[in-house]
Amino acid sequence: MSTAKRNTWQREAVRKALGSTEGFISAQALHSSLRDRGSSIGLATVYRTLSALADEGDADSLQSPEGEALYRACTSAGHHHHLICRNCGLTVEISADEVEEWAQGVAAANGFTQPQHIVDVFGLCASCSAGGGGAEHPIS
Amino acid sequence: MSTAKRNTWQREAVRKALGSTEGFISAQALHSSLRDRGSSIGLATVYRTLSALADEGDADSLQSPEGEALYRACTSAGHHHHLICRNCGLTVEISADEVEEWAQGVAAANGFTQPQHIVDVFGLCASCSAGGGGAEHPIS
DNA sequence: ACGCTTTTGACAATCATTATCAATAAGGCG
DNA sequence: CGCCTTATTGATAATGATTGTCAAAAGCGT
Ligand SMILES: [Zn+2]
Ligand SMILES: [Zn+2]
Ligand SMILES: [Zn+2]
Ligand SMILES: [Zn+2]
Repeated sequence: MSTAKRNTWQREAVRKALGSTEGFISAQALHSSLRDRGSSIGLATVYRTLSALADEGDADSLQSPEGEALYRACTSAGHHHHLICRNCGLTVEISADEVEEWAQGVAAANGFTQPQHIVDVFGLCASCSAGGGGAEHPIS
Repeated sequence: MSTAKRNTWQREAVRKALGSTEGFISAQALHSSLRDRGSSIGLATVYRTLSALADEGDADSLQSPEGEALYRACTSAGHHHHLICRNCGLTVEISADEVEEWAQGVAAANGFTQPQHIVDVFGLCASCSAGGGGAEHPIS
């Protein structure tokens, strides 16, 4: 009786749009995308919904090197990380037990408890690399 | 003859201020700190200088979870990462060849080039863990 | 000291994100 | 089905960090 979530077409629109997006996308870009498709959804709502989805664990979020918040529909339930093309946004989910253990270990070795970690790799995907840097088709 | 860097008291002021700071600090905060100490340095200059220092490898930078850029005087010369107490801000520099190789490897394995990576571990340091979470004194 | 360039700094301009708050619409209920 | 309560929306203003502008103020080699 506390969190009475209501079903709105806006929430569904964001879910669907996020789900049909390859790779990470910013709130701004997702809003533009929805508007282009004829939706009249508001920007603030997109921000709110994405934030909510992230909190509920239905979306992944990370900060781009430029400080923008990016979101992605979360497919694999468990904990994982990402390899992201900084040109076209192509994203590969990667699991790395190796890194998980390392993070745990280094935290413990220094007396730290409740360790969390941020691990993301950015680069240029094969296609974008092959383009010789020529084919510029920015994220989203 | 290309990069003719000049020595200005502003650059030195930022260097010194950054060096005498424990843990990470934002450009805004560093500017305030300098102003409080009587310096007349401009905000834009602090931003420029910090950015330059980071580029030169004389400072570390990372994005706080809130999306703010934080800087820290870099003691160990090479590439490294950080273990940060999310309660008191205590920071430990950590090197992790293991992770470096993993990042390179996973990028290469997926056809990605020019890999960059973000790797940071947040947790509670020994003191803050021992305090039972009582002593709350947020970062910076 | 001179002159060419870099650097500075006050201020405006951007840009992403959040806060407002009146208007809207979901859901429960009779 | 209508009504009422309340979560949600969205246009817009506000915020806050960062960057751009550009004339004035230093570096530095001569
Ligand atoms: Zn790509
Ligand atoms: Zn992990
Ligand atoms: Zn601590
Ligand atoms: Zn590294």
